[in-house]
Amino acid sequence: MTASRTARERVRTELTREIVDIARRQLATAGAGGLSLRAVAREMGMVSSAIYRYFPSRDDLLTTLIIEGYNALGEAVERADAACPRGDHSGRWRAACGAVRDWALAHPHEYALLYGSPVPGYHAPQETIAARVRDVTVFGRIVADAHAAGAAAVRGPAVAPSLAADADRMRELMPGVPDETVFRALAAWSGLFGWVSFELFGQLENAVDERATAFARIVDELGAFLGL
Amino acid sequence: MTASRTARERVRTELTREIVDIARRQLATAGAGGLSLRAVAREMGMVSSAIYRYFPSRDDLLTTLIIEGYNALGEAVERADAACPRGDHSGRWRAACGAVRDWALAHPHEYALLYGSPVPGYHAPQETIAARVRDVTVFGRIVADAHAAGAAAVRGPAVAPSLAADADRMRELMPGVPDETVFRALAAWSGLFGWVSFELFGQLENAVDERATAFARIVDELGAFLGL
DNA sequence: TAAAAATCGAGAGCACCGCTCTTGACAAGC
DNA sequence: GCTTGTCAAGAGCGGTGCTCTCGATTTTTA
Repeated sequence: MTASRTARERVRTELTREIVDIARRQLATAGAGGLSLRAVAREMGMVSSAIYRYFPSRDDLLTTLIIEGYNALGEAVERADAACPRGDHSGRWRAACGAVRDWALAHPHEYALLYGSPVPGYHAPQETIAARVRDVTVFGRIVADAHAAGAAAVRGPAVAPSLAADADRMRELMPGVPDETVFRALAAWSGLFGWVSFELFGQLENAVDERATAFARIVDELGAFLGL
Repeated sequence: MTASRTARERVRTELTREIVDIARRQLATAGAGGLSLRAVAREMGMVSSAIYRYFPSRDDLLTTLIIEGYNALGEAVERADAACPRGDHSGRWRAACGAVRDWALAHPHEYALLYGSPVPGYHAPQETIAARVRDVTVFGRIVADAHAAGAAAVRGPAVAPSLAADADRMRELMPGVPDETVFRALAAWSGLFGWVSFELFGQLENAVDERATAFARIVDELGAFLGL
């Protein structure tokens, strides 16, 4: 019963899979706002209303795409980090940052879906928020490892007391790291995604041409900032 | 002729102005993708087709909104910077960064239009790219002034030779600043907008609660990074 | 094995969108 | 006063997300 699924169930998961794949392909060409259930149905040789048997609304399909996107990006970052020697913190930082940019350049519309402006009318459910931690976890581990090895020491004024709870929450991703380093890591992290977003969203047009080299320099700057 | 405009011309510029204002108000409530020419026309008591006498397409209306947005943000940053003593570089940096965040929080959808994912199907014309420099100019001036005063000195490896042209172009905004400082400034700049985008686009949900205090800390970190 | 229940695709339809084209009213300039 | 240019209005095209009904098919139950 549960092991050998009924034929209907099998074809259902197959069709669901196919819908998501087609939707992702359309996302890649038309962008998030251009994602059309009717177009997906057309490509599947279905009638538009039939899609609603599988996804009750366009937003639910979007949610699936977002979660799969976070996982794909997270996995890419994990792989890049794992390919480096554990003790080479700056190498891991560079590799992880490079993985973010590479993935973003390869899947620009998916990146926009994850880190760009929210799709109008779409309210992200809790599931997407949970899926988001995967890549951040890698960055946290790098910082934590570097700190444990004596690097990533931050001199500077103490963090405001009201930030203690936030720092504690962030520290779950980088155990043992003091508040000052936590916020410096956040600053570096936002620098990374800020730059990638700049590049993808056209902010570097007519400004920076040597994108790859400039990115490497920015990453090195941020890495040095982090004390790696 | 040119001085005392014809009644038709006067009512035309008035209506154009009204369309842009209503569009911006709708942008604020429905977001960029939710901007609808029909809805604008409805609110004006016009028929939808009449709008096309003033804006040949939805994209042209968007272009106007984007340019006005860049100018509004740029003006806010200019004002914040001008309110500080010229020699207080870290104060000016903090003020300018705060102006960006304040403006973004006050006009989230407009910020998304400027710095978020590009609107699907919309291709930004050159005019919008030109309008973009206004706030960046202020940041460049702060860095240049700080450097001239002996601050913002960067130690570190030389910038890759292939980045010379890009550095030169950026240096127009911060005269006299060496390559290393130029790219550090770019890193700080992307950290600022990265963080604001994180906050506005929901990336800090379930992560950072004390947004204002955390932002101040991030800005201080980036300012120290810049040597201000 | 036969009947009942659940599932599904198809189709029509609703209200909306951007955009185009035509038509008739009106004002500007000769 | 007449021509010319400008304008709002309206109908219409093809597209969207989404809902509802209907008939067919499959699964489950008796």
